[in-house]
Amino acid sequence: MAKFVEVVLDLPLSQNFTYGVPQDLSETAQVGHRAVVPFGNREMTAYIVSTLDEFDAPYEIKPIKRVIDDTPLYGNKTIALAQWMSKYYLCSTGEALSLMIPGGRRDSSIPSMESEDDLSFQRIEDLSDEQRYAIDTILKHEKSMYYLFGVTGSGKSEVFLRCAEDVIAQGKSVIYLVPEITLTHQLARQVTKRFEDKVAILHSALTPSQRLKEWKRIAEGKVSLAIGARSAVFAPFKNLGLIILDEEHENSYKSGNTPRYHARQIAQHRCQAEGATLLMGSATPSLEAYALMQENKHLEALYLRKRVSGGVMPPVEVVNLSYEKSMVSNRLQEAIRETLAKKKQTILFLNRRGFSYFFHCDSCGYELRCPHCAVALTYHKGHDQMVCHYCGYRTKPVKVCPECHSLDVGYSGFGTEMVEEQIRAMFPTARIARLDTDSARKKGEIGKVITAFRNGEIDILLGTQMVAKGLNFPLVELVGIVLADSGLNIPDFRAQERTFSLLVQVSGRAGRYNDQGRVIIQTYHPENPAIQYALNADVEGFYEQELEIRKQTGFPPFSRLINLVLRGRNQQKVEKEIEVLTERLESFSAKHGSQLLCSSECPLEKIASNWRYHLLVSDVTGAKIQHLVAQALDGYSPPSGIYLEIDIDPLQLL
DNA sequence: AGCACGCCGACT
DNA sequence: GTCGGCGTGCTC
Repeated sequence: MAKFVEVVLDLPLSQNFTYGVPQDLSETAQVGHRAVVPFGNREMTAYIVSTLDEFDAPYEIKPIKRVIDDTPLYGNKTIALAQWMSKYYLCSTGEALSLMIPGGRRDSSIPSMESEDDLSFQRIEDLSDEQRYAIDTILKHEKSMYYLFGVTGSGKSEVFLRCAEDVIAQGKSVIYLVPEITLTHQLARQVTKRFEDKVAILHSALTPSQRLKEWKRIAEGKVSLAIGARSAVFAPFKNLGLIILDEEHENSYKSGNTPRYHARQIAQHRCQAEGATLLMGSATPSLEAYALMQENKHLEALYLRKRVSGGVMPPVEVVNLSYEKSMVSNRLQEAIRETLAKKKQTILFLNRRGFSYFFHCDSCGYELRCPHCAVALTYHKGHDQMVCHYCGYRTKPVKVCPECHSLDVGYSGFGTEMVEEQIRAMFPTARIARLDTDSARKKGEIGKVITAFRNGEIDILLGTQMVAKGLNFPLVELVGIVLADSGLNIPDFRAQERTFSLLVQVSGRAGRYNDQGRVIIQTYHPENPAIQYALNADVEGFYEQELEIRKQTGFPPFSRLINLVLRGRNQQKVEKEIEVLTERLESFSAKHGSQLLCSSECPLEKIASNWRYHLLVSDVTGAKIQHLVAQALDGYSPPSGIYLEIDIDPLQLL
């Protein structure tokens, strides 16, 4: 009978705390259970990570108040995973454990979108040769990771489900991860039909208590397959055989809250630790995954080049906006008019909302880019300079476009509102709706717009990326990408990758149900590689040249990044503190001869009256950058009113 | 992260 | 004279 327990708490504290166990609680005070403990002058939920029979403390030991669970909520593997996470993501074990269970911490997610019946989900009896080969190879499990590299409609889902069936037949369990937005009723129904009551569906619509119930069903071995978004990667199976990661490139696999984990990273670690296979898939892999495929050491690529349903890719046209007076080109206007006349629907995409701080020539579309980092420069009002927030390069803002010598330059971007206005003016009788993150915030708003659109009550739907995922509307004939470059303007080394991915995904979807479908891409840069390669459907060509750029500029996958973010009410204080932090890391780096490169040249941004300054740390040796940063940060804590957030392998740098 | 304790500025 | 800013340190 344990007399003492060591616990961790959901606080940014690395240490364990030891509590006494009253006689009547010794039965249930076991590893993996939660307990309520007195902590300072308040009560907290504690996670028991070990038990002790004897403990000689130099301080007074408090007893635990009560035990919450009667069966263990966390197994040894889960606790080990949390301990690994604390080292990888520089968080506490308690924070990691608390984020795994629902209700422990909010895991903010966008309300899910309904989608049209997906015909490709009907069970396919006759597999293609490519599918057969993929399934055979995966089930041999000679490598630890496989990647299904194939266009939309090439039958990836069928391969996923067959592999899952086989692994379950072997008596092992499967985790099936999908981006939040893809977890529709159709997918759930399909999976439930195939695996019957052996499925746990971790939908975002579940209440915390429902999710906890599902978690317990999994832990008790009552189900063999769990399907869900990001956090489902923690599903506590004891005999994990396979993790499926669909749409691997999706950014929603990375958590927005601390610890900012990436489901792919967690999946990779779990599979390695538990001897399971990791199976990923996408038509447009992340560059990290692509690089691993090229290595062909741990990750093997399996190609699905043919569309099983035989749908045709829609014709894609490019319009050069440089010669246009309006954001809606004559060509696009004409196409919309034709579509309206046929009583069909149009979807217009805008990558970005709001405005930007980036230099832009309205005549030729020229943008100022950093000569070292190949990212857009950011205009800093304070110093009246163009700054690269990756390397600190700075230059005078220009008054005349260096490319075409036009005086028509500025720092304004444009948003959905502006395009909406223009479209309304052009087509006063058309029924137009807008769908972006702003409208998504209102609960039920998405569903309302989507339903209206599906019922044909809307002619033109204007939206951001979020619409791209649920594009399965039979009446849609025209897809217009209003400004393909808008994603390229942002100062992010992944801008090309994201743009390319979006263009390929959109083009791939448009031809799925409708032979009349067509795509119009508007851009100031028809020659841009992301656009050209997407246009020619040359996926691998794009990756090869993008990898070369990453190599030259030293960005991932050729380096590792950590973003340290300081935020606080007082701008001067945060600004001063980021200098202190930068100095600390630079001197550590110099002293230890490590390869840490720091840059605090970041666009300051005010979010909810909080000023944010970033310090980007990179390490070209890449190996264990977080160990170095952890050492450099040892003993550091920001002054009161300032908060430090650590983002390991950041995706979003703004 | 909270929360207490402790020390200097402008306010009923 | 005190209310309240935030810097520092602790929580088993």
